Order: sequence, then structure tokens, then C-alpha cells
Amino acid sequence: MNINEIAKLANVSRATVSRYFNDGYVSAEKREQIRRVIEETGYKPSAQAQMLRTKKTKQIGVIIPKINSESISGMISGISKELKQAGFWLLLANTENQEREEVEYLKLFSENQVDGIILIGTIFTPAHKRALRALQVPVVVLGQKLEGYSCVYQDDYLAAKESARMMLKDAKHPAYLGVTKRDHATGEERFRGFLDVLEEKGIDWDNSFYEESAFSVEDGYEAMGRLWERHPEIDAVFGATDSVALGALGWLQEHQIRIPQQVAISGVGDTVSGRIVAPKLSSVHFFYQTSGQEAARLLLELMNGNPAGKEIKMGFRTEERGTTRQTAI
Amino acid sequence: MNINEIAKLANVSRATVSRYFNDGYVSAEKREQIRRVIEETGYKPSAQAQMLRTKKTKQIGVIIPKINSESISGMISGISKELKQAGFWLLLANTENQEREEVEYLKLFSENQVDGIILIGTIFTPAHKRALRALQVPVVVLGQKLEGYSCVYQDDYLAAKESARMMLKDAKHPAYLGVTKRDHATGEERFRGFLDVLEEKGIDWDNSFYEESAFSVEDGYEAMGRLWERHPEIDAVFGATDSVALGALGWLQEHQIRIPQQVAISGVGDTVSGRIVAPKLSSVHFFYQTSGQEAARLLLELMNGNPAGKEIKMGFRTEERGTTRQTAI
DNA sequence: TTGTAAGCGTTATCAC
DNA sequence: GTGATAACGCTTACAA
Repeated sequence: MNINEIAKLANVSRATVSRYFNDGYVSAEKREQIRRVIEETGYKPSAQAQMLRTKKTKQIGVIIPKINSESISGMISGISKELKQAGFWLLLANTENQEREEVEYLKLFSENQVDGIILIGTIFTPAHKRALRALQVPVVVLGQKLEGYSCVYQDDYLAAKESARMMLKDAKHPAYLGVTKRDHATGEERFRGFLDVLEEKGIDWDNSFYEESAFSVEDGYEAMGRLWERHPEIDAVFGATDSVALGALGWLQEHQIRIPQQVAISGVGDTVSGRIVAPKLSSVHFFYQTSGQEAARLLLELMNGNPAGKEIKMGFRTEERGTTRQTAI
Repeated sequence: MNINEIAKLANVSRATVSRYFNDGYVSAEKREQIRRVIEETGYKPSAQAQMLRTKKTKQIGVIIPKINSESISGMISGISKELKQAGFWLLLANTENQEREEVEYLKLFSENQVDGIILIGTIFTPAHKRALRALQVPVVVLGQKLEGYSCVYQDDYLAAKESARMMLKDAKHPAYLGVTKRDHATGEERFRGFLDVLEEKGIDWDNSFYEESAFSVEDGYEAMGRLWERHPEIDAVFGATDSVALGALGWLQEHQIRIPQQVAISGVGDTVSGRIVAPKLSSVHFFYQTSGQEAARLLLELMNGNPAGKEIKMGFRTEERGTTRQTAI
């Protein structure tokens, strides 16, 4: 069933049928004939033919590092909601934390397939920047700030400061659990926020209070163990993500350390798990789903010809809970 | 840059260029000429033109009820891994728990767009079945068993039995938290498993020990409160999912009820959160990611002409932890 | 307001 | 082995 057959059945030319679906420049009479035939046959124009002809696919490529995470899936949920409403499909590219794959997908998407791209990235290597510059379609960067590109990101620096303040209070020996490279937003920015709070409070930073931990509960648990071995005097722990903080919490509780009396802990991200443990994890809430929606909207604007470079920094909400002392002693 | 220009630059016909990419019926000499031109120009055939011509999109539609859930995102992760390897793209359709949308997307996908569909559904209404029958492309149902269709699903019945056995042990007044309708697998099947264990143990079931709870921690918490008001003699709680069980755990702990001494709890799904709380939640582990991979493989087989109807029931692993008594008293 | 005709960039058929 | 040539199903000038 194609446009020719519909045209024949409706006694019009195929151009008229096409117009029926597009500009709508059709007389009431023929409009009705066509409508009837379409209803009877259940005809739908071939998306592929339309794509070829119009050079528009109505598909948006979304590149993500990993799907099994509250933050990413929240963002995707927001993106999908917004795109659906605008009549776009979501083409998902999962890189499984392989940076090279991000570049690969950027190229693949650019050459074909999609009208726009949303990149939920972690770090921007020279290869990334080259691929981004070579892009033929609009792109929005989500979760990171990137000069010269439209982007939507969390206020990682300020959020980390707030989280650090909760944890710090009257503590003398704070520690940091996370990474400081390979991820600009959750790495460098959060660490910077943490350090600045220390400075505010006049606490000198000794780098042996930093312990590297990937962003999972297990890694946080292990890292806490290594940290404690070096510094059992620690009285506050900052987890760069809730997962890390929860891993640390687990380790400390298993070792009979009282939370928050002996050690205070705070995280970033406000995950479901953090609200389930006892005591509940002090954290900072990000609006992941909304940021996904914002990114999608930004992309739609871009595709409508708006200039690139608009930046949206999302707000956050501090959630002080049981793992930090409510009042300074 | 299209196939004609490449042909001209390489001094061959465009048919030869096409063959270069497809059947490969090209002499070594011309092959080399074409290769060079392609390398220089960075030419890639237009996916849209190929789709139109071959009637193959190399895209798979994946319909999901909701993305923010460990089970669904695990499945998608598995699907995406497998599809990528086979050179297929993943077109994501998020229904946000609107059953009607599932039917809508089935139609949309069928008419166009995709070479195959993976449906992660919850329930099958007559409308669903009509849409499935009308499908023009192969489909695999993931997470539910559906007669006559290729499907991959968890052994919800047996898993629920195992979970119920852990929780039950010497308990006299077990309760059930979950739903029994709107979701065949996580609703009916798990409830059936629960009831059968009760029968095994010779415990009569009184339906006032059932309390409806949607699958979230908050709902589990609320439901537990309602349940306890009716039956403070409860000594074991079965959560149809880990989230529900965790909500119940939270409520009970807040009310000074000792777990597992006074009340034992078990869940289904083995989420990250369940491993973080203290005591850790006894549960049953499902292989969500693997089931996604299996579904993708099944779909690839289907698209290769294999007959539909193959069913894959996934295994599971019992995880007895702190919320159930390790040994019967 | 409608129809004719060209063309989007491929692949498939069929001679050569 | 290779090259014309004809689709695939649609949109869009342009002419009427």
C-alpha cells in the first residue's frame, strides 16, 4: 500500500495525497475522499521514503555511558518524554563507559540517521572535540559543561560545597572518596567544591586523605577500608556520589563505627538507596529528569535554527539527613 | 557526497561501488581504486536510501514501561549490547506505564521504522493481542510469557516460592505485599508461588493478610503501615519486589520491630538497595541483563527466518541474608 | 486548487 | 566482472 494506490483509489494525484499529509492545500471535497480511503486501507506514508526525500529522520541520537544508573536513566526518561511530544524518536547508543565509543557514535550519527544528538558524556578528549566539530547536526551536551556548545549540567561545584558543609561542621579530619580525573563534572568539580569548603573552614588538606573510588557501592566500601587503615582518626567522609558514600557507610558500620557521632558522611545525587539506609544519607538532590527535558528542549530549539552555545545550569536541593550531625556540637 | 560521485572519482559505475559495499563481486584492481576514493572522501552510503531500497532499517524497536528501574535498565543494557554487535540500532519507546501507549507503539513500529520489536510489557489486553497479531515484523516478548510468541521471562513462580520459603520458616502469620493484577509475571505468578508455599506448610490463607502496594519503596512503606494496623501479629512479610520489601522493612524498623526476630522479610529481584540496608534483605536474584541479551538473540534468530514461539525461562539465584532467620528455631 | 515530472541515493536485474 | 537501467515511495517546484 503506497501513495500511488491511495491516489488511484481516491481519484486524485499522488501529489494531492502528499499535500493532504503535509501542507494541507487540498479542497474539502478531495480531502474527504482521501480521508475515507486512508481510513479504509489504514495507509501510513513510508517513513523511509520520507527520510530520503526530506533529509529529516525525526530521530534523535542519544549517547550514554551506561544505562544502569539512577542519574542516566532519569535523564533518558526526561529526554524521551520531551521528544515524544515533539514527534521525535530516540535512538539509543550505549557506550558502556568506553570513551572511544562515544567518538565512534558521534561520527555514525552525524553521517546519517539522526536530526540531532544528545551526548551524555564524561570527559572530552581531543578526539571528542574533533568529532564534535565535524558534526553535521545540532548537538546538546548533557551532564557536563562544554565551552561553545549548548549544554545542560548540574551545579556540581556548588552542590559538592553544600554536601561538604553538611559533613564537615565540627570535623577535623575529613576525607574524600571518588575520582579526580576521567570525569570533569563528578570528578574535578566536586573535588574542587570539597577543597574550597575546607579552605573556608581553615582546614589544611593532606592528599593522603583522598582515596580513589569508582562510582559503585562496592568500590566505596573497599576504598573506605584502605582509607581507614591509613587514617583511623578520620571523622568525616565525603563521597563523590551517593553510591560511594553508601559503600563507605557500610564499611564503617560493619566496623562498629558510630554514624554520625564518630564519623559523618555525605554524598551527592540523592539516590533511592540513600533514603533507605539507617541512618539516612545526607546528600544533595539533582533534578536529573528535568535536566533531560531541558536538554531535549534545547535541542529542539537548535534544530529550529536557534544559535548554539546556550548553557543551562540546573539547581539542586540539599537534603540533610542522619549521617551528618544536625547541629554542631 | 553520494554513490555517483564516488563512482566517477573511481572510474567505475555506481553499480560497482554498490557491489563493493555489498556482495563484493569486484576485481582487485577496481576494489583498490574504490577503496582509495572512499578513504579520501570519507564517504558513507546513505542509510535512508538503503532503507528505502532494501526495506531493512537495521533498527529494532524496544518498548518499555518505565526506564528508571533496575530490572528494565538491566534488560536494556543486555539488549543494546547484543544488538550493537549484530549491527542493529535501538529505537526506544518509553510508555511510562500507560498500557495504551504499548499498543500505540506496536502499531507505529510495525508499519514502518523497524525490522523487529522487543516488548517489555506488563499485561496483555485484547487490544495488545490484536496489535501483536497485526504485526508485520518479528517480535519478542521480554519479562512475560505469552502463548504463541517468542519470549524470555523470569521464573517468577519458582523464585517467589524460594523467597517465600526463606521468609516463612517457622512463621505463623505471613503477609503479602504487592499487586495481583495489572501485571501477570510480577503480580499473579509471584502471588501464586507465595500461596503454594503456604499450602505446603499447611498454613491457611486469609486474604486480609494481603495488602496492595505498587512497586516502590514509598508504597511498600505505606502498605506495611496499613497491614500492621489490621494484623500486628504478623511475623513474616513477603514483598513482591525488593522495593516493596524495603519499604516494609523501613516501616517496621521505625516502629521498633526487630528484624528478623519478630518479623522476617524477603523480596524478589535482588536490588542494590537490598544489599545496603542492615540487616541485608533476603531476596532472589534475576539475571536481567542476560535476559535482555537472550531476547535480542531470539529476535535476531526470528529475523533470520526461524519460527516464532520459542520460550526461554531464565534461572535465578536465592540470596538468603539477614532479614530472614538463617535457621529455623 | 490540482496534476505533472523530477529527483532523493541506493540496490537489483539483466544484458554484455 | 561490469555497467545501464529501473525501481523503492515519497515531496516539491512548476505549470496549469
